[in-house]
Amino acid sequence: MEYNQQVSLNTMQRLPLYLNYLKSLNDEGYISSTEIAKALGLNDVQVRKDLSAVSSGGKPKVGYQIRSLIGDLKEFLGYNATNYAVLVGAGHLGKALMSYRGFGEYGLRIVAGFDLAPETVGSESGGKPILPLEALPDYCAEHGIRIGVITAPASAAQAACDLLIRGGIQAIWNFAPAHITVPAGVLVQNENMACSLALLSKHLNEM
Amino acid sequence: MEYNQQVSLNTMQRLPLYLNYLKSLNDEGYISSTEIAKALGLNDVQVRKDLSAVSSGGKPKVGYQIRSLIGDLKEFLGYNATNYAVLVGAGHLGKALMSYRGFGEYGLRIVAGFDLAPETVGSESGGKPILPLEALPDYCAEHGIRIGVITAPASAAQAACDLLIRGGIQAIWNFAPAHITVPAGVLVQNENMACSLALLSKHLNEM
DNA sequence: GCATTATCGTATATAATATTAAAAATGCAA
DNA sequence: TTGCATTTTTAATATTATATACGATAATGC
Repeated sequence: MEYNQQVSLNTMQRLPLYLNYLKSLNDEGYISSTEIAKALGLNDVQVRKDLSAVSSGGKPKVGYQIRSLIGDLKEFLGYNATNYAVLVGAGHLGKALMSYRGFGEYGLRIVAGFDLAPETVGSESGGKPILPLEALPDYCAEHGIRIGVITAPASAAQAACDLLIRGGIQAIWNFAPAHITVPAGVLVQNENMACSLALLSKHLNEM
Repeated sequence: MEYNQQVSLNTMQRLPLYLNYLKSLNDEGYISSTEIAKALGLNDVQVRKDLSAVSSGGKPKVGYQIRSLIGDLKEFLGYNATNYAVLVGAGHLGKALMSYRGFGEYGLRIVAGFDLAPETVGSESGGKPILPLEALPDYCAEHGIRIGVITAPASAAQAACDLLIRGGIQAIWNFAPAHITVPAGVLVQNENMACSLALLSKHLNEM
């Protein structure tokens, strides 16, 4: 089955929400798009349109089969495959991500961390080694790593990125509050905490 | 000066990018919208339109004064004010966030963590106490806390949220992969790691 | 001083997205 | 079997966001 009808970014961002909600149901039965929409505060047609890109569709008067919909979403989102990743910047956040067990659920496996600081290099976090930064490109190339996670400070983000690129990485998950530039074909996904904080702050100031 | 002309969400999400970029320049001079656009891969008119909501404008043939633009952005994004927050769920991620010093830059100050586990309660992280969960509502009310950070597991997210609401919290930063429902007037900002991971995975699968 | 050039700001046009409305399909009950 | 209620599906409309086009403004050079 191929559903590659170019899903929009907005849709793509809603799909994990559906998956979360469906999983929280713990139900083997059926659910209607209306119900999903109400629970998540969305429009029901939008839910159906989003789901149509992923699943083979629901049945009138019945809805969508929860179990198969979960399967379709996971498959589409790539959570079934396993993608190996390395992490650059083993500070607090970096170590936390290395120790976090929840990523397996999403098909991500961080296999090693890299850092400059001599006191952290050689140690472990979450059972994964923290290696010296200069070893990064070779490590990535040898192990066929395709994802790089940047948790370095903003000032070091671009340098970290360049190393990852040299190692042949194809996608970067960037937690540093900095814009990084990459060659065409490499995806940068910014985890924009500053943005979230701005939205929180704005809301509070407007009350 | 009031620029409350209802900035769109998309614009709001770009503003921190501008700020990042401007700060990275370390320059006291001027910069044109075209240059900003090129550096960030955006359209120049869009940059100007976004900035018009924030600053008093640039000068033809010269551009925007970097320093004052940074100031305007910070002010608009609420990074100059200080907002106090508590955190629920002092696991790996929670402790990392409590220890992270960078949030001050964005006006966020996490003053305490809360957890169920007896072995963590009573300890500290980043110099801030980890207190028993049942003390949360009173603590928030007494200290006038307005922001709650949820780093609890998905299954406990709604319960954590409810406690925060009882404490009078007005905005929630949710790291749990779960949809939480709140009364009207309370903002939920989801830090959607699952979504980022899906986008990464999608990119890799399409290569 | 005047033409030239780079830049801003706005107005217009295009494209993308979301909502509303209508139609078709399915199951259930009388 | 027939009518009804529920749900999906498709189409039409409305809204929003982005890109293009253009006139206005300020600095620079002649």
